[in-house]
Amino acid sequence: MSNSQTAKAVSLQQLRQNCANCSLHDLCLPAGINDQDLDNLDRVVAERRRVDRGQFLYLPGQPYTSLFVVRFGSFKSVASLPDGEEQIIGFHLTGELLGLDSLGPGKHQAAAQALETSSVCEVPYDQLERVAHAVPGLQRQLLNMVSRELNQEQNHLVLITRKSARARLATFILGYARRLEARGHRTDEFTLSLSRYDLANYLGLAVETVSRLFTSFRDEGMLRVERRRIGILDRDALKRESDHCD
Amino acid sequence: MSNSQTAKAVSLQQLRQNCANCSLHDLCLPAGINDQDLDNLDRVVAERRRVDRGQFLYLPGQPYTSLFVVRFGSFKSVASLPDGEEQIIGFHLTGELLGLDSLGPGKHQAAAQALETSSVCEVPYDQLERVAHAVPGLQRQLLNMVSRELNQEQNHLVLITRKSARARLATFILGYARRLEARGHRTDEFTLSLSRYDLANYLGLAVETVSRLFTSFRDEGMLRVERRRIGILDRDALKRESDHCD
DNA sequence: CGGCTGCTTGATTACGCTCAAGATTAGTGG
DNA sequence: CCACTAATCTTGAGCGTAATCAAGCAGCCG
Repeated sequence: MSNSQTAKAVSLQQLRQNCANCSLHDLCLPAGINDQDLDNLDRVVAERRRVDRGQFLYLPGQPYTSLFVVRFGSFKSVASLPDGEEQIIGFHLTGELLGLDSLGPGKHQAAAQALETSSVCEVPYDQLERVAHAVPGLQRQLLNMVSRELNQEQNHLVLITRKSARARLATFILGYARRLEARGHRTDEFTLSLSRYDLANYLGLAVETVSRLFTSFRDEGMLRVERRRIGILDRDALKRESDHCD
Repeated sequence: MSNSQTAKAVSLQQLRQNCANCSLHDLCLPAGINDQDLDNLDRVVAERRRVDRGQFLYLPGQPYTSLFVVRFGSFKSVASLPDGEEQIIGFHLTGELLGLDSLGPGKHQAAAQALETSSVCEVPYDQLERVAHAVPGLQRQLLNMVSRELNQEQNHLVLITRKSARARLATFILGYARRLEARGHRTDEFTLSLSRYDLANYLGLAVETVSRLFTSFRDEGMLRVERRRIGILDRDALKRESDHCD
């Protein structure tokens, strides 16, 4: 009895102050919010939820009730096409928000699937809205993050429409490295959480093409490639490939 | 003197209550806002500004201070590429918001250029934020519209990555007609505000391809095509083309 | 009328897809 | 532990869609 009480106290304690102590502090919603307001936000975060590789966080059509933040791991956003195929419209690393596109329609537009063992913070949207109303900084930060998402989407659109297969992959690798860097990981050597299939789908290419490109880049001395383990050997060359329009 | 006073009074009167009387009421920011709050919003709308064909409403890099709503006419959003080329990432009809992607970064990410003689409402962002803080419905509506923009962007991404040139054009035509319909225009006959060049750019195709597709669709009896004047003859056939993946 | 821009049409080429098979790794159960 | 299967990835050959290159045509303006 006393045991369970203690456990409950600890868990409450964990729920509180977690945003303040979280390493994602700057990447996440709390960015630019003072300590007191942070506490308010903290109270709203309902749950930290674990999602195993391949599991869905939500499916299209489900009602949109919560906003999710990736605590660790990674997710892909997948849209289903009429012909049964799927299109990956985004993937999300630590600190990034999930499902902002569903905020307007009120129901999820895409599926969110974990690429590896992952964890998310779940923030019930109506409560977040309530807190945001009291905390202008949070409101602004929320808008900022949706806007940022819009920007990423636009950059990706330009990537797909204007760049060659080589440039697409090079851009992706560099962008991926940059995102890891912002999260404090080493940037010259990393493992992709995406399969070749997912990567190809995301870049609007065939799997075979992506595979061939990896071997090309390896043969040309730009990358070390060993399955999903990637090493960047010549960043400048990659940059050139990336900039190379058409 | 008395003359100028009268003029000023009239102009103030015009500025007030314009949102309430505006035909875009339902499409625009005021959607779902009660009369009193509407008056608050109304006070914030600084200016109705005319923009002639080819004129820029803003350029990339300029500070983002105001949100714009299209009152009539149409605009394209254009991103500049490193090689001097440009990519049209969106175009905006009556009632649609402009520059939501720049809300986060604080400076404009793309240029907005009028496709025809157009007019916009300018809403200074800091004032809008102030009003939105007092009016939860407005805050929500603002988020909804950014989210909707995100959705459109995603749909466009899927269009570009997964569909053939034929399907892209067919989808565009139908979508364009639907958007006109929502604005009370006839849907079987209309004129495109985009040039072939812009249309091709937006759809990620070459001008020649778009031109060829128009003649194909005409020859197959789906469209009437006369320069930018388009008539839809067989909506079902267009729909089939549009759905036809790959 | 000439000069300009926007659009159409034709011929050729190339980039990346499809189809097909093999190689490597991971997962599973006897 | 190894055999077996399934999944993931790589490599090769041929093809197709849409881009590119190159004129020619129509509308629009001074």
